[in-house]
Amino acid sequence: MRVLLVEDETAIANFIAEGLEEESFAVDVAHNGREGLRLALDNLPEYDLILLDWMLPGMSGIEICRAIRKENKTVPVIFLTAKDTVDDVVFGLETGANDYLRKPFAFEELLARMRVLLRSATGEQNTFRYADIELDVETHRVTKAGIPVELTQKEFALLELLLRNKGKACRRTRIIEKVWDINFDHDTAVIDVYINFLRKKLDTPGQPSFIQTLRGIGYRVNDDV
Amino acid sequence: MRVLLVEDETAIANFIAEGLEEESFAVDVAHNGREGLRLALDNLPEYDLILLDWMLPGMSGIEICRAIRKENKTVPVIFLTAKDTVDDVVFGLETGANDYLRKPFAFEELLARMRVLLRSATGEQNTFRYADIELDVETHRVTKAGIPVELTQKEFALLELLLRNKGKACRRTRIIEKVWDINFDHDTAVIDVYINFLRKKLDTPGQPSFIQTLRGIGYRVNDDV
DNA sequence: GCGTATTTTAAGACAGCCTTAAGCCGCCCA
DNA sequence: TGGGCGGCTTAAGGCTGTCTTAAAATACGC
Repeated sequence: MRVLLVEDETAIANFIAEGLEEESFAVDVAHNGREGLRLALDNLPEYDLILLDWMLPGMSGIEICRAIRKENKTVPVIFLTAKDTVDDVVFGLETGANDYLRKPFAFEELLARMRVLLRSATGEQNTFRYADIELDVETHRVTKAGIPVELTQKEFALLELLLRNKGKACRRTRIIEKVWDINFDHDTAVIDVYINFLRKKLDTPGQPSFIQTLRGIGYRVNDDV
Repeated sequence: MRVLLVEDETAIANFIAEGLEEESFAVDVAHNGREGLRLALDNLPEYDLILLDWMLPGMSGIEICRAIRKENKTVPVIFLTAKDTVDDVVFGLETGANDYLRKPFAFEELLARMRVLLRSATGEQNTFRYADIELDVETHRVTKAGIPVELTQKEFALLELLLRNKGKACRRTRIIEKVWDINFDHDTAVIDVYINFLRKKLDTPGQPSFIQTLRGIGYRVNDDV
């Protein structure tokens, strides 16, 4: 799950970004409107959700939102607004946003609203299963045959991506972009290493790996179980 | 609401039983200690509250209470005692009971005290346990292996959060918000310090900590005990 | 207002994750 | 059949996040 956050106040930006990373989102942060717009337009298909500050130096969140909506009608957008700067009614009519929060807000609430939007966008699951392997997003826990398996953050995020896309091919570029962040070098073998970690921790010995390699493309967890 | 009443004097037993039935409680009556213990242990999960006479033929109420507490830490227990047979201080320490009444008592008073206990017992859970560690929200008390452990307010609040979410991952962001009521400040190590306090006070030496660290995410108390 | 208890900050030590790199293996194609 | 490309595997180092301790700041009770 990849999120774009456009927020100029560094403290708030860090807080939100770190909070989301604890939930195993990949977060890109832009500290001003111009940078935000560039990131948004360059990588629009990659983002599962976008958080926009309302008041931004250089270019307001509204303009960014309009630009996004020209390209993509569906990606959920949530505005973060300072108190009392927004007229609720006007807000609903004027922008293409899906929701907004007044600062200061409880992080829990942001998460809850994000989940609502992501649920309707991608289906409501937060537990995933393949054969005897189960992953629970909320408790951040993975079990194999009922026995807990400890995964690190990156391992967890990678497995989550694979299971969310069970049956579909996950291209290497897509994996890099969803699990690692925007600035990451695309010519890297980290994915291989982490696929290997997952296989070691979760494969059943003597059986073919639950992660199939698609040579030249990426990886896939099959659908048929 | 189902109540177990253990009382050897038939007149009193009937009086209480009928009174409670008028209040639409389901009442099981045992007329001696042995029968009371059997009923208690056979149907423990069914009872919402237990009334125990202090002096009973065959087996005292105290013994029954101890036996109950071995099985179930939470079900409210009220003692009914003849006047002047109990030293209040000793009572509080020695038994696992929640309250007691001196005979003769007004029926209304019994009802009132029962309601207090039932409200806190059924409204929301207010005792939590992990292995030999117990936390009681109402009395604000924590014990390890039955021995009281003094916790400060913050320590208590943190432990309560962890135990309320036993089995779930508690994200650092969530902890900061729930226990410290801080928004938008992620640059604090206060959580670590307090986790360390709890570990020092409550861990069993030579064993892994009862609080698991989830690197990059937060902490978790396991579910499986 | 003083002394004690609690909370918070800060800093160095430490551990474990992330990433890189290098060598190996196997598949594909000439 | 051999070369090359891509993926697998392993180990090691850097780095980030956590632990631990101590001391400062704050709250509390007398």
